[in-house]
Amino acid sequence: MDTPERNQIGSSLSKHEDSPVFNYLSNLSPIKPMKSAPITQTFTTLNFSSLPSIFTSPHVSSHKESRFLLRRHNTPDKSQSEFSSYIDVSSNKENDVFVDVNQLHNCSSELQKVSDTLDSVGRAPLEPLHEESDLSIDLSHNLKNDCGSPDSEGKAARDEASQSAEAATSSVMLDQGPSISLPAVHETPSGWESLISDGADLLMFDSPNIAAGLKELFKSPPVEHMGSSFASQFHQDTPDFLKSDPAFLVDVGELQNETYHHAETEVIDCARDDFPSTMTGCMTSHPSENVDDESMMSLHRGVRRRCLVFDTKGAQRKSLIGASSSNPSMCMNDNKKRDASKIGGSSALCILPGIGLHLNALATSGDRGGGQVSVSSSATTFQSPATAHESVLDVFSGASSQENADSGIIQCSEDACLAPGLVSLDDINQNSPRKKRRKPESSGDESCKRCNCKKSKCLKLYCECFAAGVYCIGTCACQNCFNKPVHEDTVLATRKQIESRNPLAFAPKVIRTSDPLPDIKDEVMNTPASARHKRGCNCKKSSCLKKYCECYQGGVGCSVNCRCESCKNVFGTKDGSAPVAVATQDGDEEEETEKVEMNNKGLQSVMPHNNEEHNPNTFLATPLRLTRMSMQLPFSSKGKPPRSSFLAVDSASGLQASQKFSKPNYVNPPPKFQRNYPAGQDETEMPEMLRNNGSPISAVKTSSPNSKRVSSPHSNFGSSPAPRSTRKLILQSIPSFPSLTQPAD
DNA sequence: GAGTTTGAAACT
DNA sequence: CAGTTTCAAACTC
Repeated sequence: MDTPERNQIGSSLSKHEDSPVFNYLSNLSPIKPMKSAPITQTFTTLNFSSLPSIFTSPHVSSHKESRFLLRRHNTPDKSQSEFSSYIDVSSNKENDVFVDVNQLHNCSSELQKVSDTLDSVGRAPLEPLHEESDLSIDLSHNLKNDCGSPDSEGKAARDEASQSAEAATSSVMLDQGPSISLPAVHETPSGWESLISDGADLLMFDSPNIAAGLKELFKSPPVEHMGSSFASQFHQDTPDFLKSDPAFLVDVGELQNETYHHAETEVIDCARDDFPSTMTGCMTSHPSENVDDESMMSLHRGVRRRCLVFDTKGAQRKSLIGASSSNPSMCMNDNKKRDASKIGGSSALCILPGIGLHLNALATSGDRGGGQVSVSSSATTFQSPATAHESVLDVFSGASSQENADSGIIQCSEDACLAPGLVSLDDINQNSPRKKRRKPESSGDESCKRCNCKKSKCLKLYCECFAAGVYCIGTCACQNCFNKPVHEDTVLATRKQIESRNPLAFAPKVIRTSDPLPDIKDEVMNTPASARHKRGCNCKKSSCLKKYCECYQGGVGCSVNCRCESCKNVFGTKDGSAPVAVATQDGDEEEETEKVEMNNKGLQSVMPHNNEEHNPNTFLATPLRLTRMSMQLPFSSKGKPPRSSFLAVDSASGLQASQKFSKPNYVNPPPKFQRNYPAGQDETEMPEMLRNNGSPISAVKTSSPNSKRVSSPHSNFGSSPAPRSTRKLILQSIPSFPSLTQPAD
């Protein structure tokens, strides 16, 4: 882990080459040139440039692995003709290998020794032995590539053992790749490739810490792993978290039970499939990245978008990255990297596209992709739970600082792209039931999509992006768009003009009406009621039951300010009828709420009923996520990705420090605004994970200095309206809705 | 994907 | 402020 070379996978590999074992083998083996050649090739070719292909399709990887397995079983031994068929199927390379194996096999005595050695080492359990043949094969492969010198004999055996151990180690590292046969690792470049790719995947999927652990394993001297069987070793060395992963377990189990005897490629494939494809996709986007910590970060790195600074004119452009934690900067997604996000994910990945600059946007972001408040840089994009926590903490802490609040810059990660990590993680944690569901919803651009303006040039409030205070990005389908950094001046000017006309034009549309600080409980229960659309809706035909209605869209009930007709807003009608969902909190209430919701056709499909369904948000341990969860619930599925809901949160956190509550509180708007969700749902919908101590959020809460205010999922995020402090803070923190500024990026 | 509906935003 | 037009999202097919 500590080696300087860790930075590059290639180096890591080279390390292996440099390892005592390798050196030793190299010295011993006459065929060293040949052996090393393949290996070398492997390492060299193993550039992560190749990763993309691998990552692009887990299935592909799986196949590769499958092949390896098959190969593993290839043996000169005729008794195993069945395997030969596989061999035939395999590529030329494999055939070549096979030949080599045969040659090696001729050195039966040597091989036998080796096999014995292996047995002693403990591989026997794993490889049920086709007697000599299997071992020989394995050894042969290893020898062939690594040291296979017939002359080496005892040395060869030792080497083999070492190799095996090493291979085992490698395999262990790979997680999903347990299926990777040890020999395979050494056999061909492709083998390495897949191995590495797998490892990379694993790393990607897991938190940096995990990655580190894996890397460590990888780096650890092969010898260290020799004493135990592969399986045992695997278990021992495998981080618990990996073990917990369903996919991982499957792989392991397979390995233990059948891997070596049967080409259980299917099983492996399945396991791999379970793995978040999205993650893979994300990784794909960073093919060139190396697999070290930094690389990991890079991999995780989402695309950073430009940030609109809503500051005053002098809007400063701040780079989110470092400041992200310290500065609530809003940023827009950078089109440049969108592809990456797309690649990864089509679906899930794009959970949190951009972040809205202005409060509305923040609030709004509901489905659309709203940005996250930077979860600190892109790095946070793929957040492992740990990372996410950190990010969250950073956000809160950062937000809390007055400075940040003043800056008014919120960084968003983009793409939903940006949140791939989160999603992915979520998927992982939850076994990704949701992944499938989400696909339809958020495939590709859909989730990342933004405005579709044709005539407004994206310089009017018609434009969601503009209204949200964010620049349009590539995912937008707008035409003749001026809402781009290039036209910053125009954007700012227009914005000012609009603000001059209506100072609150960019303010959150949903505000909290109650003044006094209600206790949390109250807030939770009355959230919808306490929050209202700033101007009220004017619906005539939608009965305030569709997203045409801003109140409904905002997740708040209609109020006296509304001029709607036939108001049936489930969050509360203007006549004061208790919002079905809102008023109550007990279980019955919840049910009723759901019923109501269900009745609402539009909602029905969308309304999450359980953690799984709610997934994208659910996983988010980050405050941001929580916020969104609570707010955009109703629209999660159909709604576009939240654009920027985090701002509010972020702001809130930042604002929390402030103690002024005189002004009306702007409620964190839900998806479009920040959506508040029915209290009943709130409680119900809240993922257990959030409630649990173990949840990232909890962690955050606890750890957060401001824990009282910031964290309670229930109180703050869970309850629809952001905590009072939050709301008020938002306004204060974000002075006059800052003007747009070109993002630092 | 195209067309329709809807209601906010913009305009008069 | 009211009425009308414009606009783009939401929705439907």
